[in-house]
Amino acid sequence: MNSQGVTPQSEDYARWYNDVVLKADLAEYAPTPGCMIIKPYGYELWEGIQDALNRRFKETGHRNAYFPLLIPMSFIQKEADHVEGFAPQLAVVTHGGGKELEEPLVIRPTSETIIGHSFAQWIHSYQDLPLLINQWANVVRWEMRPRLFLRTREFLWQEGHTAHATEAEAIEETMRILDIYADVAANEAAIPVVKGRKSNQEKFAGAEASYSIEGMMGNKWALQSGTSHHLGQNFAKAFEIKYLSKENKLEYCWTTSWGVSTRMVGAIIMAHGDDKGLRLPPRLAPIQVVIVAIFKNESEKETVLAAVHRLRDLLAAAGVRVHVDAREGMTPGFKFNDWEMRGVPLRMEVGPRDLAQGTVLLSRRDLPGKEGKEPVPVDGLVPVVERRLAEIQAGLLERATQLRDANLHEARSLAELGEIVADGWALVSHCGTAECEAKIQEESKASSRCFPLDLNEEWYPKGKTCAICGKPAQGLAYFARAY
RNA sequence: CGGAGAGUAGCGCAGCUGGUUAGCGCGCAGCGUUCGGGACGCUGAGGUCGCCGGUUCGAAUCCGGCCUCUCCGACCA
Repeated sequence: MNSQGVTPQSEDYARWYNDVVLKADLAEYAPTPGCMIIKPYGYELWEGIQDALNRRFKETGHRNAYFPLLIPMSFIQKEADHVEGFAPQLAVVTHGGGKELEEPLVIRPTSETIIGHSFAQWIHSYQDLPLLINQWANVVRWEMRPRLFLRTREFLWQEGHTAHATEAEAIEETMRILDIYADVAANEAAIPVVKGRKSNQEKFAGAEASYSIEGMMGNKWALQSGTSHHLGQNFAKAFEIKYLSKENKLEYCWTTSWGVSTRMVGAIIMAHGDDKGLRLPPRLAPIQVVIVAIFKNESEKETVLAAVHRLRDLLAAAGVRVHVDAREGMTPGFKFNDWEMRGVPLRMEVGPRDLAQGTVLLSRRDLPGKEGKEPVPVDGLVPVVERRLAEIQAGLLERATQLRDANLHEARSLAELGEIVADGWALVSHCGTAECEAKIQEESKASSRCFPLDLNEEWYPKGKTCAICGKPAQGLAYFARAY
């Protein structure tokens, strides 16, 4: 990373990503190994995601609650697959108050167990169902290879946990949440994700079925950006989550869990960013409009700043997130680059020249050079700004959708799959077995992303076989390089 | 945890076949000139040379161990 600009994507995509995170001031490395410090600008972006999700969760009847960070070791061990899946990643507290603990405490890698314990106490009757709980929390997983926002040992997320009377209701909930995730991705983050079912190998430890949203990043790699799990009665049985039915019969509940993490910030960076830095979707951008005040001397400064503050108040009153850059001692050109790095969707240049004409100069982050610039009369500015923000939001989604659709290709053999995943996603008729999946990964470095829901009307379609091994196909699956 | 690379000022780096007081560029502070696409001059602040140990009259420099970061694998939101 040089002092100005970032490593070009074409030169080294991974470096580009790191450069952008650091130079756009989203986060930095922490002194704690594998951990990151989320800086205010990055955290504000996360808050935007939180708001978008929270609103939808509450609209669908979920309530927020909070459970302990520390979980008794014995809890983790109650669900067999769950232990097996998470044991290697656990951070364990063995001492407290200067003494060795009777029972080690696990720092939660996820909270199915401790929440399941509470659910067992909270639920007695069918009238207590469905129970729809979400928590905003940090979790710890001892990852081997951390990457800013994409995989850190501690990360922030929301984890929803619900209990239902019937399997059908639990599945409905799992899908409802998957739809919410896809909606937030597309309509807030401007990332057109693929909704699909995870293979048996990729599913959550302890789930009956896992579903995910998969986004395509700028380098055509896939990023799992949210997951929704149908847990069947696995955790209900492990934690005795039972209810009395109308018929006075004691039944196990059906539960779900689902999560979106700060990884979504990484998705936004990689789905939209370019060689000038971040490009933020207006709906999530902490700053939607930055006003760069341009002046040469004291008298110009006075008139320009007065006008700038008036414009700021006007936009703020209309609900636009606006920031004034009146820093002195740096040239406008420097500031332009600076705000472009930070991905602010709209820049407004206001100087003596504009004021004389009764206009301001709007510049769009998503359109390069002159194409994205237009003088706009101060009268009637607000509706134009609102329209441009909406256009940028739509434009980013449109561009990301084109990128995705142009890079989805059907593969009829392992060789074809290998060629496709070098620069795209391969759709393949697939058996879904561990052996076949491992073989594909070995040959192509691509992993099974999901069986897309919209392309799999039925599972195990008659007569269809796996394009790789010839066994009966479970359905059509996407394979791609992934983070 | 396997393979590769790297840790010297906030960032990017030089110095490394041992030898005064550890440099350069950017950034930072002050002053002045600038200001519509990454300005310039002067002055200045800023360092346990990743950590521990060893060799030596003397270690950023040589040796050993450890830690951390980046990239590629295995693992994952």
